[in-house]
Amino acid sequence: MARRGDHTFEELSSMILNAAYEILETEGFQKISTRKIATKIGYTVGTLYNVFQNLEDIFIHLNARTLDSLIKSLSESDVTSIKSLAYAYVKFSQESFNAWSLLFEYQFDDKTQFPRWYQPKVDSLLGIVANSLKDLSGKCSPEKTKESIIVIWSSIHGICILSNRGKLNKTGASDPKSLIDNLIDNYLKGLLA
Amino acid sequence: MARRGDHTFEELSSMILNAAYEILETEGFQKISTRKIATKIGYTVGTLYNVFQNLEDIFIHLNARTLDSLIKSLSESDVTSIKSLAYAYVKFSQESFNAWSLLFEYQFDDKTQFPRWYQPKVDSLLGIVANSLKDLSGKCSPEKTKESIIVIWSSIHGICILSNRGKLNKTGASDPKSLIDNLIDNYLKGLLA
DNA sequence: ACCTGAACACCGTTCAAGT
DNA sequence: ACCTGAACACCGTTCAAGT
Repeated sequence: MARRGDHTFEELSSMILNAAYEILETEGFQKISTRKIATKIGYTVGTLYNVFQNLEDIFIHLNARTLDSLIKSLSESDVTSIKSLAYAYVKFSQESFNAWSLLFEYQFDDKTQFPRWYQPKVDSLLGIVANSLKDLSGKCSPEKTKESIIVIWSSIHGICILSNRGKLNKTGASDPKSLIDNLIDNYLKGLLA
Repeated sequence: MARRGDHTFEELSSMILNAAYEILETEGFQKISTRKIATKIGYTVGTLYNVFQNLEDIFIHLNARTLDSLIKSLSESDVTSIKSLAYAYVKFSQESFNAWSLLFEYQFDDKTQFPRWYQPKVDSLLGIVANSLKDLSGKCSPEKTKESIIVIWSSIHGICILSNRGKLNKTGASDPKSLIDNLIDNYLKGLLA
């Protein structure tokens, strides 16, 4: 066929990401391949490498999208309540299971450099959580507050993992909402006691 | 070369698992391949399929080993204290990072059937945790106790994930011990209040 | 400048053929 | 009965050659 010029760099970029995101959502990140993406958009594999560094680079851009929609989901809940944020987070992790999986479980190569725009997205996510806990800062030291935010966040994340996969409890899958209530109620009670 | 008979079925089985475990520990599960294992033990790939169903089957057996050594590690700590169990768990996840990763992060195919002997190992792991929290049963209902065990366990797991990878906090990696103290102290205080 | 097509170095899995 | 070797259907990545 040879050159096309049918699409600009930006068009190609979003065609690639759209195709990849489609495979991600329907089949999971394990099934994403450069060749499959290329076929979907009607180009050969080589073309992907004009737009992205490699497959991991594409994964990073997919994760950026997922972060954006996760932030959007959380923002649409009651951002003043840590519990409603946690519910929204669980809901997102269930509804966008494959995307969430790539975001939090894919192990990037240690050498992989993340682009500058990535970390701010993560920070704004943590900012939403921190904001819902700002009453703490009246009761605890700034260090304690910061640490507590990390504790709550990672605990909620742990509960998501546990309830989304059957890793440890093949039997008796507990309702994640109930686990989150249990966690947050008791933890905050202890912290503010 | 043709047939060897140099090794029994059981010998072959442990040769394969040893080779696979070696790759797992040094390079991570992503780098395990049937061809690499075969080369390491001096057989061709086909031989692996006389002993194991497929690569996932080998992974399950690797996870069984990891579960055993995790259980051993936890048993050697002060099993009456949830905090020392949590410390031991964090330590294990750091020292055996790649094995821990395969155990908790690899996504097996939904169709994959786990062998009968697998779940009892998981149960005995949870049993150790449950045992360290048995004072709770005096204070809470059995259901509440069970749920609280899951909450604590998954929260500790979440803290491990957070501190082992740089997923959310590229900046300011908190000491996991301090996070665990924070979690358990406050959570139990609230629960027993 | 952009894209192709073929190549390179890998995969997991199967199975007829050999001993 | 056990193992090989080749085949099949895939991978990610690179790059000379075409337009």
